[in-house]
Amino acid sequence: MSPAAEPPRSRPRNRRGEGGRLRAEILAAATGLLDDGGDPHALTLRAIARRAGIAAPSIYAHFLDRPTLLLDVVRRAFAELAGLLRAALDEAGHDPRRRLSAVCRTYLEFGHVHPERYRAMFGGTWTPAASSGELADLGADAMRILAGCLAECVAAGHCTSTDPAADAVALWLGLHGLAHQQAASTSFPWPGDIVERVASSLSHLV
Amino acid sequence: MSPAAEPPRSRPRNRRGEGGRLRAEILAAATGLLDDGGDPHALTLRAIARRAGIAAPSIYAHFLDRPTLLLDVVRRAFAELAGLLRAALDEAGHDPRRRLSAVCRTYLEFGHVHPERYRAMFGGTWTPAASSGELADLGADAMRILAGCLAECVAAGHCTSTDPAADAVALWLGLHGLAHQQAASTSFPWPGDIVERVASSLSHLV
DNA sequence: TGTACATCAGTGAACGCGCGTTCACTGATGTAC
DNA sequence: TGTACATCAGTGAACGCGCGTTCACTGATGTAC
Repeated sequence: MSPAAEPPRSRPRNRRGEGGRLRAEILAAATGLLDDGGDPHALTLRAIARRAGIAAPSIYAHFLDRPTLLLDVVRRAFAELAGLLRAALDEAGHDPRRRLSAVCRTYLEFGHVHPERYRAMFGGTWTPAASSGELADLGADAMRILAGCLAECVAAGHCTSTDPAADAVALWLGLHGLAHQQAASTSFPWPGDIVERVASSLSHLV
Repeated sequence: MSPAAEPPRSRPRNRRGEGGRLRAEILAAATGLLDDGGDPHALTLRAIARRAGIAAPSIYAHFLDRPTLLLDVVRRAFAELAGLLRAALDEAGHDPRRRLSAVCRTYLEFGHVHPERYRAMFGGTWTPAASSGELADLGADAMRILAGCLAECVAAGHCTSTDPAADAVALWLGLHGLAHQQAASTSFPWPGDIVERVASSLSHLV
């Protein structure tokens, strides 16, 4: 016997003039579905509506259609990641090595805590409404932060890279491979020091 | 106006006793759908049947259900990748550096030529019928080949790695990140030498 | 050599389902007079 | 202060679709006698 369906969660309607709040609730519901382990195909309008406690057609007051909604979900995820990376930088102080390390660890932690969100962000061709140019832009934000850290290390003489921008891409690819594999399989036989092994090789730290 | 539907492709039925041939045709049709850019969700039994020129229920004579079929598609893809890597090794001769380089290049080429197949293999939680243990096993084959190459380089004194098995994982993660990003976005602003940049850093070659 | 029959390879119609989206609507609430 | 009304926030029913899977079947073909 399947568990009883959730009661229809009597959600109070927003006050007049505040209908816009529902937009944020819808995005939060969709993100919640991802974080509960659904892949992007599980983000159906009906599932999102169920989770938000509304009727599916209510979504159309706030989003043009499903692809537009999914694109906004991804945009929000990128913004959150960039925010976390910047917060990690602020907290790490001024030592360039500490800053680089903090960014790498925060990046991987995001992928580890939100595997399906990570996959939705970087998964690729399922791309909903976006021009691929726009998605590339979104990802470039994290890349810039990484490149900045590497450049700081070079300036401080901690790093032998002669082309920090290119090496930032290489470093990011290593982190990306790790994050993706983390997201894909929880039971991969990692060496215990794999993060440092990847990050330090690619960072050319002295 | 949409293009006319394909004619129903009058496929000759197999001769008596040769019904098993259809199994291979079904797997080939599914693989073909992936290579034409569909993601694993596009591998519906009906789409596969259309492509193979048969009726959808005919699939059930050869596969228990959809997850079982998809698992076989992935298994075949892993076997093909391993075969390509071994062929590249054979062709590369005896120089350990050449052999390592050949394996890395062949690996990335597979991901580049068959992006959706690559994503289906390593994509993760969409995992159909398989125990995650079995999928890990499938991937381990490529990993062993890589680890072998790295060990050869160490033995020949071309490589400073003190833990070739762990560094093979790190190297694979770099290749994996590259392959995945290749598969996700055709228009990423790669530095021109990104492959060497990633592979040589992670290989610790002298 | 002829024929009945078992088997094989595969089909067509149908089922119940969840989906995105459209449509006409309801009922509460703020506002103009 | 009272009331008619416009607007807002959201709903419920329905559409056509493609899906996985089940079922009873068809027609060709090899084989036993």
